[in-house]
Amino acid sequence: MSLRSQLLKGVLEGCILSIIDQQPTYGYELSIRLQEFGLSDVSEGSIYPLLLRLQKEKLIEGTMQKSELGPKRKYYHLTAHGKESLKEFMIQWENIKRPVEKILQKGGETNEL
Amino acid sequence: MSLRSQLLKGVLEGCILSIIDQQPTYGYELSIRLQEFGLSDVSEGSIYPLLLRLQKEKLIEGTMQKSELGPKRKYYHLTAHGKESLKEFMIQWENIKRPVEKILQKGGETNEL
DNA sequence: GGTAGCTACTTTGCATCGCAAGGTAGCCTA
DNA sequence: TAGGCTACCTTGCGATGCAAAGTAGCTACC
Repeated sequence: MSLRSQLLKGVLEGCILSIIDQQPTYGYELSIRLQEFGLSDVSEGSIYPLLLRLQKEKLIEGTMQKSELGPKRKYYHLTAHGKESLKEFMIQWENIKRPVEKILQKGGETNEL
Repeated sequence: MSLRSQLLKGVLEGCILSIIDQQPTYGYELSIRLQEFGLSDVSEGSIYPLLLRLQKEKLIEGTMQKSELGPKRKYYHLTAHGKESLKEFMIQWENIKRPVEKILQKGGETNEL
């Protein structure tokens, strides 16, 4: 398993909750949206199991809707529980990101000396 | 396992490499340094296995040195391989952090509307 | 000399999540 | 009818943080 996979642990969930929060969407499109944001190569093999888990945990709800082309799409939206979870994620992300940035910055400075 | 533990996967390694890069240090003190940077409650149960793994992978080297009080300390410094690994980590961290910030920012904006 | 308290290191099994890769199936067009 | 595309699903694996118990050295005090 690569470093990137490790770094995405826990993070992917927050990103997906956030994207769904912006606008209800379906699994296939989530991959596209993540790519647009700069998170490339997040495969369906990551997204669908995660979506089903979030649904099981009642953070999101899905409804099947007809598609213009191809099969039906499962549109997801956040539940109240999901919105809370997203808030908690943002807090935890900040609590991790901030010290990490400090640590890496100091390291960078050292290298520049 | 908590969200914080998940978010630390992969991240802890980079932080520890960076702190050691700044100045050689020993296991026990790493916990203190992490705390100073704002990463509290990272226990020895996380740090020591990680140090031994990094040593096994030849990213760091350790030397036992006398301590003013208490038992000897195992001081670690980065190897050339470790410095490369740290650089790679910083790249990967940026490649993850940037899109995540974008995604979370959009989500925040939505909430503020 | 022995003991308590502190420093310092070690170990092991568990829980969790990203993901590869194969699968099913609906819809449109030629 | 079949091919190609869209869309969803499943399963087992690999890797890492960590709790919690452990060992042991050193100092200071009685």
